[in-house]
Amino acid sequence: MKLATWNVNSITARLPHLQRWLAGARPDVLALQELKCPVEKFPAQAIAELGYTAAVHGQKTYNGVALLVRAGLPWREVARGVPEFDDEQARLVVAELDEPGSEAPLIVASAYFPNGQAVGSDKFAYKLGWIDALASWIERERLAERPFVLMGDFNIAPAPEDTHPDWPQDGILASPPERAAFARLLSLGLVDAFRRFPQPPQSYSWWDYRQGAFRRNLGLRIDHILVSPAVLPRLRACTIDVEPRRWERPSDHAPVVLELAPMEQFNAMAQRAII
DNA sequence: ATGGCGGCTCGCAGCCGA
Repeated sequence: MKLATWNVNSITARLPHLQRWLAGARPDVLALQELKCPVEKFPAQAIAELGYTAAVHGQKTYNGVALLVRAGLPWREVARGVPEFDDEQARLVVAELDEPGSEAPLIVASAYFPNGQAVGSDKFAYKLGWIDALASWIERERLAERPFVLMGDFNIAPAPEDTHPDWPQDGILASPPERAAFARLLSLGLVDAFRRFPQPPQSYSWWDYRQGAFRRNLGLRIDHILVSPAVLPRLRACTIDVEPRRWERPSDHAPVVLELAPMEQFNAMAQRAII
């Protein structure tokens, strides 16, 4: 079982990259952010031809999220937008997957956290309010006590090692209130899958288009996959695939990929552990 | 300090992203 998240910065502009990357990586689930596309213009046909079905929460120009699910894997959409949070902006879509051999469904979410623009701005307040509503929903639904994977563009670099050395640690994407909001998600029991494995130093998932930031590796790690404890024993690897960032006319984000042991193998292991 | 790049739009300039 392979899951991934990718902020594509316009699904229309990035469709060739999406096709190329999906054909090579073949994840079972891909969470997309920044579609910048209303649902009616979502390229469902091209996605279907690649062997994927999709849950889409879109809007014109800005935001927009989707979950692509490999054809043959049964799923249903369970939320579009943060439940009980009044929001004009399309930033969350949630689905349940029925994995073969699994008793409980795997809940997967594609989230596009607000950017926040500048610390102290109106958009910053909206960002913190949005994350608060997300965390409250996770708490209410007790998602941390169920098999749950929250993936997306969090627009938060959780720790100093998640920013290049010159990035201001009190500025947007790294500020104490944003890191506290991220920490609240962890305090619910969710775990940053990337940090469960040894990683190369200065691993980032986003690089500014300007000033040759990618070439100089002046990036941030702001795209994340958080998993609930129920999923933890299945973790096999979590990596950032920087390859598509090298392609022509790339997204400014790279995909983050999570590999889980297949449920059958996990059941067999659990069986042996009991014996 | 600014803008730099790239995507978007009732588009040729301005907004937004991070």
